[in-house]
Amino acid sequence: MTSDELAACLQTNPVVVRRTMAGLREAGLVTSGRGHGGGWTLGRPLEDVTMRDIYTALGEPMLFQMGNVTESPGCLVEQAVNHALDDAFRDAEAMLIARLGEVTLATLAADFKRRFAEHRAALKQPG
Amino acid sequence: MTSDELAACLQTNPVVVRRTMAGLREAGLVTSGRGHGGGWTLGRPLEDVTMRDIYTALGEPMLFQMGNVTESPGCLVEQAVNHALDDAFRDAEAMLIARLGEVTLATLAADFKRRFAEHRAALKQPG
DNA sequence: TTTTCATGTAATAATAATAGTTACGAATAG
DNA sequence: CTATTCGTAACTATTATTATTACATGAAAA
Repeated sequence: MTSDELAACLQTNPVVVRRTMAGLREAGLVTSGRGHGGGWTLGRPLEDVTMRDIYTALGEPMLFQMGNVTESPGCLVEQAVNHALDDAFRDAEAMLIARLGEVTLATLAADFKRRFAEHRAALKQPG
Repeated sequence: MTSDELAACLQTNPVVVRRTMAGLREAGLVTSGRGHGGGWTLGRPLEDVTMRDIYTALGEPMLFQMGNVTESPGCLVEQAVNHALDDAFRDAEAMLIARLGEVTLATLAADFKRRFAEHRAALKQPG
């Protein structure tokens, strides 16, 4: 698919698509081609790409809203709070990331397929 | 302490302090008084206030950066992704909140006291 | 009772983070 | 050579958060 097509599907801008996909390309999850017949192609089979791969490819963005805002705060209260909560956040993050590793694009594709079939069946119903 | 004093400590604006503290007051974690000698007071002993109490008092703000942006998306792909990750997020959130419940203000106060003593000792060192 | 101090709150402004847009260069197939 | 299509920089727009201003309300002290 081209960036324009993807942008239409995602209801966003082609440049935004390229920016995001760039990360996935660098990680080898997709490939891109220019010119006629160009666009984006999967770089690996669906079974071999997990949500974790994507998370990593996108630069491991913060998962939590409340990261430690200040890395090494001078404020002793802030230090105490950070110290008390650091482990909890680290553990929760590790758990989430592990779960991301269990979901492949194949998982999603299968679920999508099921939903799509349901969707079509519903449209055929009278009414 | 008054909102002005707290704002100075937190390097923010008194009105911002009042806005935030309002939530804590409604939950009974603090009390406020107007006029002469007014300001903010703890509503309970330090041992009886957990980070979870505060989280709740502040309206249980989103802990994750990626909530399900659309509640019931029409997009079937989005539905599949949400379905695959909902449990993971819910579990991680439950775990975090449980941990918040284990940390009391007394915990933080004790740690702060230790850090403060260290801080003062460091200042007394030659150099 | 008047003055002073403090919170309560609405309305507005400023800031920062994110997303979207424009523009143009580079590569590629026909 | 031309029509595409990505790559990317620069800029604009939008949104969410935070900060500020302004003023009303309440309470203690003079």
